[in-house]
Amino acid sequence: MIRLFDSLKTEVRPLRLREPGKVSMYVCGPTVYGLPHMGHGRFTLVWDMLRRWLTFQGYDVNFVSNITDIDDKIINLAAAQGTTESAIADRYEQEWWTAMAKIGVAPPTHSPHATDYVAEMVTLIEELASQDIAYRLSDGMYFDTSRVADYGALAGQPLDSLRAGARIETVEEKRSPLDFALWKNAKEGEPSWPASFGAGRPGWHTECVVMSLGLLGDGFDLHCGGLDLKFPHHENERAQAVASGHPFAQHWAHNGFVMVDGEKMSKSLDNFTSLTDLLNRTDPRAYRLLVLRSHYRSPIEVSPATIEDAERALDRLDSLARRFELPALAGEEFVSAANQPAGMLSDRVTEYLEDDLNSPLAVAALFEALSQANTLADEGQGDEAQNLAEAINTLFGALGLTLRGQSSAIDAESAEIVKLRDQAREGKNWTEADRLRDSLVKLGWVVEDSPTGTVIRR
RNA sequence: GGCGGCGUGGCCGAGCGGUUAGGCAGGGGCCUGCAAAGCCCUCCACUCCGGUUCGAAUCCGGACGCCGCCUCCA
Repeated sequence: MIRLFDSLKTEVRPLRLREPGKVSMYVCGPTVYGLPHMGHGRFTLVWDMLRRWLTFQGYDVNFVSNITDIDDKIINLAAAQGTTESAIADRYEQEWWTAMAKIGVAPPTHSPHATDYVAEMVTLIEELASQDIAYRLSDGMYFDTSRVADYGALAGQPLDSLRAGARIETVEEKRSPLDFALWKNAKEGEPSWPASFGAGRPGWHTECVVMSLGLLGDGFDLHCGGLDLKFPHHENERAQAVASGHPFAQHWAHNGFVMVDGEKMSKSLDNFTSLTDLLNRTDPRAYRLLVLRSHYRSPIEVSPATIEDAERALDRLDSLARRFELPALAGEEFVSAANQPAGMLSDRVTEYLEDDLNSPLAVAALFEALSQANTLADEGQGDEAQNLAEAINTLFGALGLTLRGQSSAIDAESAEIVKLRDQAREGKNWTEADRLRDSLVKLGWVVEDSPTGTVIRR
């Protein structure tokens, strides 16, 4: 079984499964109040890779990732635009799924919406309140963090230092500055749900704990998310589960940040890049390759240069697919366990990935194999080369990266020019042949001469 | 202030005591009417100063620089 760094135990350890052969994993999804950004792209790609790999290994993966469709930011945006919260949430959820499809992230097994689980959230808060773990203040319900013995375990810091660092509180009557809102009382004109402790809406931390436990059950296997969610979001999810007597995630995994010019990408620094925009401008596979080529816990530098680098590397992969006529795999489809190739390459890739998801080493091994396959083919060992190329294709496919050997359909006009150019070349009329090549290039084709004549592709 | 992480060749990015990481770019070659694409080969490293060791990018100590979390955040 794969070994992963566990943020709670701060060590790499095997992922243990509640049920043999079945993986239950939860990934904190987006709050839909804007276009997805590069950070969203990274976390979805990283956990999609893990999910695909586990599926490829024959595990039955129950992958839950939520949509947070009620939140202060959604409310504020709706007010600013004079529209409803649900209109905002719907619109950006659409954008989200469009981007996910484009980048080849497979849809979750379940993608719960926070607003569909409010009743369960109310029940949880009532339960906590009955034990005085949740308490009421003027603006809502709060969680008493002192009631969880190991609160701060995920943060990896002593409680004192967390308390010392806490900013000036707006709600001064909280029992501790660390206590967090479970429920926010309804305000004029804002969406709200009824509750015994007063109409209002749930706090973010309560949403995720209810949805994850609700769909995956007590003691599910793995909880994933961006490093910035570790504290306080994940800490607070865990606190609520522990306090209400539910064993929570047995393993925690966090991915690193997207960096721009050496700094964490964030809206406040105005170095924010929209994923939607990137996917419209570049080959969507480039970002996946970029993510695969760095370790999931390391920061990655995203810039036009690193994306272009990946696009060129992709060219080489595609040319392998062309040379060996490999089928296009992956996309929204999984490469199934039944297709696992035998051999040393597969063993190496497996070994690397099982060691805390070392995809950079796995990709390096695949590129080495690419050279090897080409060399074998050059030396006339066609069958061996073909087998190796197919293994490379399958293994990249298992990680969600599709190799594309097929060129796009050729229109009648271009086909005619190709025909004319081949005639010109046959007659050794190089001037005319070059002129026709130029016109094909202007139409956006890459023009190559082959033993059978002009070959064009895009 | 507290806690944690990082500093690798032109760029990205692995590495966890001894072996070529890998990719992109650069250089050379093959192929080609010329190209393009592709293939093959190849130059270029480990922030600095001490220490441990037969041997350190890798371990220890120190210096400098950078980043993150502690606050909404993937």
